[in-house]
Amino acid sequence: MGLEAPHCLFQGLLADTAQRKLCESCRVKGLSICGGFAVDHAEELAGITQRVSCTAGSTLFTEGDQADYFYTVTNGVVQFSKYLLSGRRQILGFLLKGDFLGLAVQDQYSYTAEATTNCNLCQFNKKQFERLMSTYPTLEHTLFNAVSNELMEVENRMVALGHQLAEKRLAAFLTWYWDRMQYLSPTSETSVTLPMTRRDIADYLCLSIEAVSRAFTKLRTQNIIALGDPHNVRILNLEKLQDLAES
Amino acid sequence: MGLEAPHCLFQGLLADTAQRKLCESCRVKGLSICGGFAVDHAEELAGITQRVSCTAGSTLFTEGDQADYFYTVTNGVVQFSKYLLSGRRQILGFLLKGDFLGLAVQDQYSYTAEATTNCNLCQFNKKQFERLMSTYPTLEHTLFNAVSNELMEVENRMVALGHQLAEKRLAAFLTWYWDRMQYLSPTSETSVTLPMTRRDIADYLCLSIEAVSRAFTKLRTQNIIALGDPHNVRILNLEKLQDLAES
DNA sequence: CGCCGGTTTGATTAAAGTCAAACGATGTGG
DNA sequence: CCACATCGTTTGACTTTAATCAAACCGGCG
Repeated sequence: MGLEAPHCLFQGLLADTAQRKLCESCRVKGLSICGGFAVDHAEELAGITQRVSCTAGSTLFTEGDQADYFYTVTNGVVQFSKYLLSGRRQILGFLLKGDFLGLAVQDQYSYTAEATTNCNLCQFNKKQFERLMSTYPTLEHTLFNAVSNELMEVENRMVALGHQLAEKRLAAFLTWYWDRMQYLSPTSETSVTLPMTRRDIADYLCLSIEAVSRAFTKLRTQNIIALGDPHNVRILNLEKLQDLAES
Repeated sequence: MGLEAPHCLFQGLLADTAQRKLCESCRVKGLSICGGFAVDHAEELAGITQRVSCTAGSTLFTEGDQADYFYTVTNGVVQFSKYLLSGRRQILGFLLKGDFLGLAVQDQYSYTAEATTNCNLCQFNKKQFERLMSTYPTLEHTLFNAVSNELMEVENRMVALGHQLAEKRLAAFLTWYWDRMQYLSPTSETSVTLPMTRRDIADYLCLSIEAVSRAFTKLRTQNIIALGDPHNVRILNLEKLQDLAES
């Protein structure tokens, strides 16, 4: 499912050569798993790749679905999350340009993936991707590193969620997002556009919407950030924000 | 370091043939990464393996140490954790017989590993192990699956820690430990011996010692468990305990 | 016996959740 | 063009949960 879902546009399988051209000129090559691999094996990778577009709010796949595809994000933001029996949602992560979607997946997806913004992805057939992995150990090695990094990040986040105040969790989230954005497109601008809602941030930080809102207000009254509209954050004191996040 | 640490007994490198015999007869083979691999490549694995003993409370390695070794636990319980600036500790996991220690490690260890009980481990030289991985992709594949599983588990645990009451977290911990023990040595006994202290459990569940103790009392007054001494838990109503853990 | 560490229990406090209301931007229909 | 409804956000009042501080308890050991 996922691609057949109402708001999800599926651009269809391109001819291999056309797809290869796309891969060759892809701007996220240096960021994603394709990077080192695609150089040597462009055709094989292009052969199992198709490009996919998703509109903000649409679902790529749902926890429990048959896991037929892996993805890399080429544009926009994707969130993946688990829903609890209580109806609560835990967002496990936000994926940006170059990130791989499909780690820690077995036969079924163990989480739901939704488009936070309109976004583009490269879709790989899982079976074919796995065949490619067993043929080219470098590819599996790359992915192995990706899982390892993800594991480290989740472990760090767990520590933060368990022991830090709302204000610090928000500070950590803002600096994380700021850093990622700076890495993807460096700028001297100090304002960040947060594509996600307060609810999304709350579900990511294990807080209520109200607690997130109050944390924003707290940072604002300390002149660490300024808020235009809720999605537009100006960082007035990056150092203080980072200190808060790390302490 | 680690092996030179005060309470850590190091049994020394065995002759390759002796080590191979040990590996061949090893009771955790079926559980650990050695399993499928050691059958075909016993000598290579034995060649980089040495057996290590650790007394309860001793430190195998500390976060930030040069990461020179990987391990598998052959006996006893090992915990790995991160220490915060505030002095607080977050235990990331307990490792039992067959578990691999050293996932998500780069040049330096990203966590501290301590012996919860007296324990035995197989120690692999990291560099040699990595060379073995690049020679035999099956080995990397096995480890890849291990990291993936670990990632899934941590993600599940994060959800629980973020949203569940102390009582439920404890119930989840007890059922997890019960299940693992049942898997390792099935028995019709309904009592579990917890090798870790209340502080350890607290640091694992992101709670205070007092909160853990109160959670135990709550389960006791509901006749779900009975406590002999603090380390001896009789499960009176497994179903209820599991329900509580899952809800 | 008294000390000591780990554990339990009690009283108080702090943080975040919940419920409720107000706010502000956006979009629709009269 | 304005009244109105809507959705996401903010703010306030109150409640719940677990942290903190403090004291009692218990078993082992010198």
